[in-house]
Amino acid sequence: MAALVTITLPDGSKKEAEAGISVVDFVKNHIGPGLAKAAVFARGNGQDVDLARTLDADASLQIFTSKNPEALEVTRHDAAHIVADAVQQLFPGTQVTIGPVIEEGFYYDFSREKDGKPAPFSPEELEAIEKRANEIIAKDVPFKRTEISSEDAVKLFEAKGEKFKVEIIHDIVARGAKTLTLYTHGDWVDFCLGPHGPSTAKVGVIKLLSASGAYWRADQTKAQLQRIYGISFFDKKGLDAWSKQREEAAKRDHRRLGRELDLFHFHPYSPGAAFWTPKGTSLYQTLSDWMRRLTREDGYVEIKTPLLFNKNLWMKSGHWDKYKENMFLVQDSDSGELDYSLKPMNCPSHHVYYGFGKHSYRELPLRLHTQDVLHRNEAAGALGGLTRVRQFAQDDAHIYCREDQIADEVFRFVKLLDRVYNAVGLKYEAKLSTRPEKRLGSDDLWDRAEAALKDTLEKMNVAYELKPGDGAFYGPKIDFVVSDSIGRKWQLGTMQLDYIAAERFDLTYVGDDNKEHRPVVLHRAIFGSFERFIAILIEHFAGIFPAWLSPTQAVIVTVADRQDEHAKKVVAALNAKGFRVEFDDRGMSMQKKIREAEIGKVPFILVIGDREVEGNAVAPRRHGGEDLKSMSVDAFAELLAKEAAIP
RNA sequence: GCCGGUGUAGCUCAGCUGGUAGAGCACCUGAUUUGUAAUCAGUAGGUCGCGGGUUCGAUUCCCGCCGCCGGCCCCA
Repeated sequence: MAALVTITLPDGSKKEAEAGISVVDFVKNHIGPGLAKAAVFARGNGQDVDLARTLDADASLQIFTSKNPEALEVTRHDAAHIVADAVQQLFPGTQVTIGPVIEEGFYYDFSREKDGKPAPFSPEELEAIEKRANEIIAKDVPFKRTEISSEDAVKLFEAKGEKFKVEIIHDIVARGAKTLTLYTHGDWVDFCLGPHGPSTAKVGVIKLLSASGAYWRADQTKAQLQRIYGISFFDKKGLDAWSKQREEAAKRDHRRLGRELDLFHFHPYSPGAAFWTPKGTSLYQTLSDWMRRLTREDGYVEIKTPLLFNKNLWMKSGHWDKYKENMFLVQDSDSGELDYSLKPMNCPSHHVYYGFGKHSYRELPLRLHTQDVLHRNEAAGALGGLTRVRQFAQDDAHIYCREDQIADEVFRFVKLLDRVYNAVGLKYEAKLSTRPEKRLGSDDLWDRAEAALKDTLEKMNVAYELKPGDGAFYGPKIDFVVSDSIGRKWQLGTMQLDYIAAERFDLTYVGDDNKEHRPVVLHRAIFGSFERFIAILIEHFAGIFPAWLSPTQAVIVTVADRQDEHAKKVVAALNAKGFRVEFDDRGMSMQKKIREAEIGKVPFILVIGDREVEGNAVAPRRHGGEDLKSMSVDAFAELLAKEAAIP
């Protein structure tokens, strides 16, 4: 009689089975054939494994089916293999590199050349690949896992002429691996850790999304690769739902809404710099005023500094060395040399400002806030909408404080940021970047700085991702990241500690020991940039802004033009109270005006007919159609005041 | 900057294989004065992104440039 192993299931129940049984057979025999059929992969003792793996010792076991999001990730990895197979079937000689699962789908990077030059995949070729990939799915080819010695692996992939794979194997071997796992389906073989699903059919349906260029190991000096992005779903229903969701997301795209709601324009005369319409400017200004108030209340002072500086400042700050590529250089007409630059950041000028006076430890922390316009010469291919521009303004501030004040200041900042994001309902992720290998300052200093950031995040209950080694050489940082409507992530807020700025600019304060000390500089922003923040807000609200942000808070529509005189008085009265109300007196039907105001996403439409004229009233209708009863102008003003209150 | 796609009226788009362009909406004019998502009619609007080339002739084919879009890199 074979030895028995005890398998513990997630509900705590235990089953005995003969040792050496495969996971799938165990499930079929001891749980149920339905689950065995639906299973994609298993987690045994916390490790993800294939269904064909054997159970040789007591273990805990969890089965994942298409109902689990984890399974979708596994089949998307399967899908990447299938796409690579399809590519090599259709385009022999194409080399494979890597093909990871990403947040939305997967990609696979190929090296494909024609006449010694990189040969991108055309849209037609992509279609053919997608077709072939789905044919491979239909063939229901099983995935098979084998282990192989690293020497054999090198031989295998060298024989195939897969030099990128060989390079990866060498790296893995260098890290100490003796054996590699191979996964094959049909004739196609790749090595990877797995797990994979039982067969290609489990993948469901593959949709290829786009092709683009990438570089081997993300290095521009290395080989140019062809990346294919794709996504897979267990069935067509899932794909359709995703496509529909994508269409909905496209409707929220801030570039589209910017046009539809008449908020901003771009022109080739100044790529990456927006023209703001009156409505867009209102939005911008509302946010600016809000941030001014918040920072003032939080102990900041606002200053303005020059927009243009000569290169002496940039040499001192280090920008001339490290950031010149991204600066717009300006010619001094007398010397004829490009020795001025539009400022790309506020920090150097703030440091100069700090240096104007002598500072006592008693006046720290000094919090300098500035909303000046900045220019950065971003790569042409990087520009896009309002999220990546060349001209923008940050809600920037630099806090000069004593080292013992860092923790308080970081905490105070995250509290303010959290308040701002909550006020507009934005969900954010935090990323804590810690000391890089090359750095300035003692380990002791870094310990305390990182602890200050970490403690704050934990005290505030902010979930964060740790990015070890990702900090700047002059200090650790927290970045606050928000997603746009199509899932791209953008950094908005940031809190960055800086231990060298004070040194470079010879900034000091006089301590209670009557000696000079170096302050620590904290770079921080909440919106990040007004431009990017507005883009995110537009998408977040789908253009339907809360009344306090909405450029137009109410539109007045009269039933007939004999009420126009009264409407004008109402507009004047409401605007006199500080509201942003418009009277639509164009010669078109009331229905049409209401429709346009609805499409324009105005929070309130105020209808005025004879009844309203008589009672000095308005009949408000909310965006979306909710009809409020006719009410006095004063009553509406009160309602609007409540809803348009700035948080 | 790199790879790919793309660029026709203010907007959304149509325009087989080359023969100097159309629609809807918006704008403008006129009529209509209406109670909660499109009143009717008419007029007008484009050197087809820009510059070269091929051709008897280019929106259409080729080259270069610019912008935009999706990625890469980078970043607020």
